[in-house]
Amino acid sequence: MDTDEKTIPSQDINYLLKRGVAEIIVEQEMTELLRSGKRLRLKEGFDPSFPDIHLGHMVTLKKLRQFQELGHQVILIVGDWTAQIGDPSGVSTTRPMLSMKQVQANSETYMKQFFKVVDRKRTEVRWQSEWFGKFTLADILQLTSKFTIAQLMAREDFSTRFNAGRPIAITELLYPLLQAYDSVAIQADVEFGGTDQTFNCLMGRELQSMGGQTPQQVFLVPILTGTDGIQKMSKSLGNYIGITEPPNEIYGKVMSIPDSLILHYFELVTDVPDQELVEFRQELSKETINPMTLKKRLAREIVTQLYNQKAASEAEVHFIKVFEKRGVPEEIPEYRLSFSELAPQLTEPWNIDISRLLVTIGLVSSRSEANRLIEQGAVEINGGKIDYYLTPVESGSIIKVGKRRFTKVINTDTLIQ
RNA sequence: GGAGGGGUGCCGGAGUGGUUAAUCGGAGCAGACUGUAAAUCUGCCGCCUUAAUGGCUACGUAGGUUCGAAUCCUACUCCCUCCA
Repeated sequence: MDTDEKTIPSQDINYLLKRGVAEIIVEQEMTELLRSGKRLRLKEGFDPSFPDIHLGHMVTLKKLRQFQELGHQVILIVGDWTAQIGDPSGVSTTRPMLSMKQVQANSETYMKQFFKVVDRKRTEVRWQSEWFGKFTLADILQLTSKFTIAQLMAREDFSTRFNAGRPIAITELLYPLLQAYDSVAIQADVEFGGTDQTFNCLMGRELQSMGGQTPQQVFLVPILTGTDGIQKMSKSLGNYIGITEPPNEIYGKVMSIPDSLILHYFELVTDVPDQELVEFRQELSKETINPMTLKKRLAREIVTQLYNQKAASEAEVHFIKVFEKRGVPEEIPEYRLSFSELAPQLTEPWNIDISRLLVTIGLVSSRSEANRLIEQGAVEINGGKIDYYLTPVESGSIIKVGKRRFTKVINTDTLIQ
């Protein structure tokens, strides 16, 4: 190896290319590219229809960050054109065009989150409209003429749907082509994505080589399983952990994942060394450790990453207090209201209509739901279960619904008196 | 252009004149258990009102038939398949 090249310790490369990585196409070339000392252009795109980032996205973002720390450049592509199509999945078909304003706003939201992990200084933001905005029919014909239906049918999603007689919109077929063209437009060296992006990324390689560019490397990370332990993490499935959620939320949600996911999460979203992960695996299989203990560590690691160590410790204290010991959190949202308005009879002590109270303070969405919860013994006031719909409530009482919803109610009537 | 099939609650999917707010499964919520894990058991799972009761709105949309319709008729609309 030449000495004047920027040398990277081999263990670093190993960590970079192995930890939390599903597949690299072509791995050998990727390794050589890294050793060449070239400043790589790393492509990452996003759909401005869904501006929120969750832990599943973190896997890629962490990788981008690691590459940046070796001096490479991230090119973030705002998918303002592909967003109108929606990545083919059989569920999402063509979506209504977002207004320019909406795209702008969403992109800002996205980037705010994106740069919590990725280094802004080593990132170049590009919009698809820079190149697709001036596309003509001639350009489209030229682009589409380069591919065949057979090539597109190689994508499992397409062939499955085609064979099942389910519809495939023509625009959906275009999606991979547009994404591929992005790689050409920005001259990507490496494209990042989850394994579900394999096909699209490979199309990029095709198109690049047709145009005489060196085909990009494709860096694929595993898809993170959601908190339900079954489906991939996604906002629409509601099984996600958003990276901007408050520390207590994140900590709690991590604690709620199935045990079977512990190592999966450690590997993909933390930097806990591989050696330790091996130990964890052994301890878990030998049952020499309570999985919960490891999960707490996991939750701490994740909160620390997204906030800091202090926030992590506080979240843990909160968790133990509220959930393990079934206590009351330190900070409870307060709601000020007039008790007398919720009391059918205007006599002290106020016999409050509890279901109405719950709706008013926003703990439940309808009175019907409130009544159900009361019947099921899910409502407590100052630690005592409520089983009657009209109950006296004192100002400053803590209302608890279910396991984790708390609100302190303050009577504004007494404040006035 | 022709033929056929279909639009039911968050999702899947029954139901083809009345006891159907609508079988069942999944998701979700709550209770028990517990480690906010899994598994299990139980209950709930449109809205409003009530101590229990009751009322209103709902099965693509709009009308119609009927004592009574998600279920029958008409028009409209959307989706899918096949043939060309």
